[in-house]
Amino acid sequence: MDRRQRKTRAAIFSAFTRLLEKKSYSSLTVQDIIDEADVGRTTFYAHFETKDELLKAICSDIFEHVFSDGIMSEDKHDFSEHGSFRDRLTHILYHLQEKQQSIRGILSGECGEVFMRYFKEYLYKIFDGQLDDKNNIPREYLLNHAVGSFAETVRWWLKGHSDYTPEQISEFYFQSVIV
Amino acid sequence: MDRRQRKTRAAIFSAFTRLLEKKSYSSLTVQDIIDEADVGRTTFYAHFETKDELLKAICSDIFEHVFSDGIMSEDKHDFSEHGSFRDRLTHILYHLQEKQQSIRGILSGECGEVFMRYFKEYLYKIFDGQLDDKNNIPREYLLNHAVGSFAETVRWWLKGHSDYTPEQISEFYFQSVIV
DNA sequence: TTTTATAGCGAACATCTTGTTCTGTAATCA
DNA sequence: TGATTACAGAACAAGATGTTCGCTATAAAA
Repeated sequence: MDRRQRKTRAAIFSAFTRLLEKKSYSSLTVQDIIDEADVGRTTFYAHFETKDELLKAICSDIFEHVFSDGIMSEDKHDFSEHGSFRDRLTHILYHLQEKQQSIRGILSGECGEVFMRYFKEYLYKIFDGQLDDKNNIPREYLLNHAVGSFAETVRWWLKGHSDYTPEQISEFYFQSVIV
Repeated sequence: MDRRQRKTRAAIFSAFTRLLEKKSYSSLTVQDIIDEADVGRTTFYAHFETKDELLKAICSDIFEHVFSDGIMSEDKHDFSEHGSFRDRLTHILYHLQEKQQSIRGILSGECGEVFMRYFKEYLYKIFDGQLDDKNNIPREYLLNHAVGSFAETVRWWLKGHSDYTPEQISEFYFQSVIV
């Protein structure tokens, strides 16, 4: 990738997350973004088809970081790199914490929905092999419940309660839900 | 309220929910809505300032129905009308089921976020008096967890798994979460 | 029923946003 | 150095927004 492209992309990403802390996603125009990023109109559209695509690109960027390493392993008893399932979730929380600056703006507003949907897709893969069968509760329900409440926990944590440590958060989570 | 106003409002509501099953909220224009509802442009803006306000109005409408009666009582041991806490949640699920037609479109898409936020605000009030203190888990966390996972449960139920009965859903819920 | 008030219609409008196209310039990579 | 490609800037049409106007039709009050 050309250095100019990398710079432009970074400038747009940065401008976008900065703007999201001041204005709502829907009221944000492409004009606002290119003004803040100080790039030409043509340049923006050379990189992203629409504002929505830009949002998706940023989310992909974040999750590529958060779910890097061998974190996606589905083996229930794979203690090789990240230890237990709980350790793996804690590890994810650490990665989210690092990206908190970018995430906070995205999370507060309508576009939080997009972020959460992406996030849950990744979580589904991670949780899938981890659930024990419970009598009379459909596996599908359990999976949705575990993923949904973990995602909501993260949202709660990152917007307003980030004084808790990743370890504390996963402690709370595992005490509140039947996994 | 004038009968003409009621009719117009209903026509717009109906058109809006119908359109949301076909197109995404963000790609939906005021023009689309007034075409589908067959009302004049002026009329739309006489009723709603923006598309967002329309969405909020519909949500208010729905929740006014869902949380009607004495359902909002905060008394933990108020068995007067709806029985136990669990019965009260089941009752809410019944009301949601009745409005399912309108809700489904709203829930699938970006505007699901708006619906869920509203929904959770109501749920907070209902759950607030119901939680027992758990050692080492902040009450704030517990509340967010219980509300978040119930809301996610409802979303899961209404879009794609509505073959389960309200009783079954609250059964699943109470078996999965520590309330 | 008649009167009065007001909701709705349709057209026109200025304004803003979008997404595209063009030409010239400057940075990058080989 | 030379070929390539990203970017800037301006201009553009198409479409959406939100408001204004005068006129009609409907509803509520007398």
